[in-house]
Amino acid sequence: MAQKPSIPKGTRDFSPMEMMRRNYIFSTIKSVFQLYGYLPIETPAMENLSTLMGKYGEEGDRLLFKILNSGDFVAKIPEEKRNQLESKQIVRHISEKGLRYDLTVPFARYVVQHRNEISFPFKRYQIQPVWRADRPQKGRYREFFQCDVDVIGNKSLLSELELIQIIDDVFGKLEIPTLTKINNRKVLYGIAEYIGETEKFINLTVAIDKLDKIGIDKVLEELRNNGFSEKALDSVCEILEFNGNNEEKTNFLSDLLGNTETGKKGIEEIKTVLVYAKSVNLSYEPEFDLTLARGLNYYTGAIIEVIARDADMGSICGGGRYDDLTGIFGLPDVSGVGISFGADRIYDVMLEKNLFPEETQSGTQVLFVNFGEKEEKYCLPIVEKMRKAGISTELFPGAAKMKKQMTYANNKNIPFVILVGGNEMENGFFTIKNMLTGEQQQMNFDKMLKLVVS
RNA sequence: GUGCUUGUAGCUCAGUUGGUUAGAGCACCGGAUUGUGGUUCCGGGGGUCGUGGGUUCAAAUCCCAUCAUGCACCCCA
Repeated sequence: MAQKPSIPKGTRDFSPMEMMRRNYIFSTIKSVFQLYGYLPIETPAMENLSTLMGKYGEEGDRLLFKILNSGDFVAKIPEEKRNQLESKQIVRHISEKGLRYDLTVPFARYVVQHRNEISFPFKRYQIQPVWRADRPQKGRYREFFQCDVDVIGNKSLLSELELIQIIDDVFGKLEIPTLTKINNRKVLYGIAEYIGETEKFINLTVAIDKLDKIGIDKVLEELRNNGFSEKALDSVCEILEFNGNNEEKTNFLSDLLGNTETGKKGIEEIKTVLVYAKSVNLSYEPEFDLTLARGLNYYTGAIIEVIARDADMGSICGGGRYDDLTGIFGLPDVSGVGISFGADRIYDVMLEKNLFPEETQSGTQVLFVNFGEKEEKYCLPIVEKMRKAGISTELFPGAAKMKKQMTYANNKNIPFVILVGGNEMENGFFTIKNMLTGEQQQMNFDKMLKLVVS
C-alpha cells in the first residue's frame, strides 16, 4: 500500500446499508411530492459561474466550488493581472463554471430557459446533490443532497399551505417529530419600517436569526454595532420578547405594524396561511416564529423552517417564497414558493433516534447454497422461478465451503438459506433453513415459496 | 477566512518521568466441524506510530514545520 486513499473533506462514501436507508428517505419524500402533483426534473451538476455568482450574497460566492477552465488558461489572463495574485481578480479569467450551490437558482434558470414549454403554475421537485466549499462540521457536509419542491408562476397562499402539508406528511411517514416554524419576510421588513431602519433590513434579519443561539443581549449588541439607534433597539427588544400563541402574536403585530406598508401585508399573509393550516389535519401545527429570518436574501414572503424535536441538528427542511427569482435571468414578475428537505441531516437524525424500519435493512431474501456443478445446474431453474415469483434470490457463485456460504448469508442478513444436495435432488424436496431461528425443515417448492413470502 | 482539538493495525482505542521486538478489542483469514452461519475454543496475517526535520546514547512519547481530521465561529440543509 503506497498511500492510503482518501476522499475530499466533507464528502462521504455510502455503503449498501446506508444506501438502503437513504433510498428509503428519498422514496418516501418522492412519493409524497408526487401525491401532491409535483413532477421531477434534473439539472446539470455544473452551471455557468455567471448563473451562480451573486445569487447567494458575498458569503455564498466564497462557498462556490469553481471549476478550472481546460487548456492553457493562464495565457488568457490579461498581462497586467498576471503578477497580482489576488484570487478575486483572476478567478473570472480561469474559471467559468461552478458546481451548483443549491437547487433553487438552477431551477430559476431552467424556468426562464424553458418558459415556452412550461404551463404555469409549474410544480416540480428535484432531488440532487449540491456542493458548498464550507468547513465541514456536525450535520454539515461539502456534498449533500437537497430534495426541493417548488411551485412557480402563482401567488396563491394555497401553495404555502400545500408545502406545510407536504412537510407534515413527509415527517409523519418518516416518524420524525418536528417543529415547523413560519414567518414572513414582509413582517420582518415591517419591523424595519416600524423602527425606521429599512436601509439596514438585511443586518436586522441576520441579527434576529441568531436570537435563539446567542440570546437577546448579543443580538442587540450586534445591531448597535451596525448603527441602530437606541430607540430602535428598544422597539426590537419589545417585539422579540413578546411571547404568546400564534393568534396572540399576530394580533400583537397587527397593532404594532398596522401603519406600515409592507408589514401590514405580511401580517395579512401569515394570518391567511395560519387559518388555512387550521382547516386541514396536521400532526404538528406550524408555529409563527418572529425570530425566523433565514439568510438567503431572495425570499420575499413566507419563510419556513423545520427542526427535529429533541435533536441538535439545525434545520432539516427550509424554504420560502421568492417573488422575483427569475427576474435576474430576464423573466420578471414570476412568483414562486418552495422548500428543500435536507436528506443528509434527516438521515443523521433518524440514525440517532433509531427510526429506520427493519425492512429497509435487508435485500436478498433467499440464498441457495452451491454444492457443486451438478447441484448448480439443478438449482438454476429453481432460482429463476423464485425470482419470477418476485423473491429476491441468490445462488452462491461457486462451490465455496459451506461455512463461507453460511457466513455470507449471515453477514448479508439473508433470512432463508436453501440447501440442495444429492439427497434433495434425488427426492425432489428442498432443505430450507431459517437463519433467525436456526430452524431447518424439508419441503416441496410450493410450500417453500409460501414460507418465504410470509 | 478565524480559533481550538486530535493523528498509533481495516475500525475503536491503550501505550507510565523518553528506555528491549509497539499492544488490546472488534473485523478479516485458517483450524476444531469435507452438508450448517450467528455462540465457544485454538491459530494466523496485517504497523514507514500522518509526513518532514530537530534534540538525545535512545523518540509513538519532547520541540519546530507541514499535511490531514474533528469541533466551534462566520454562514448554512
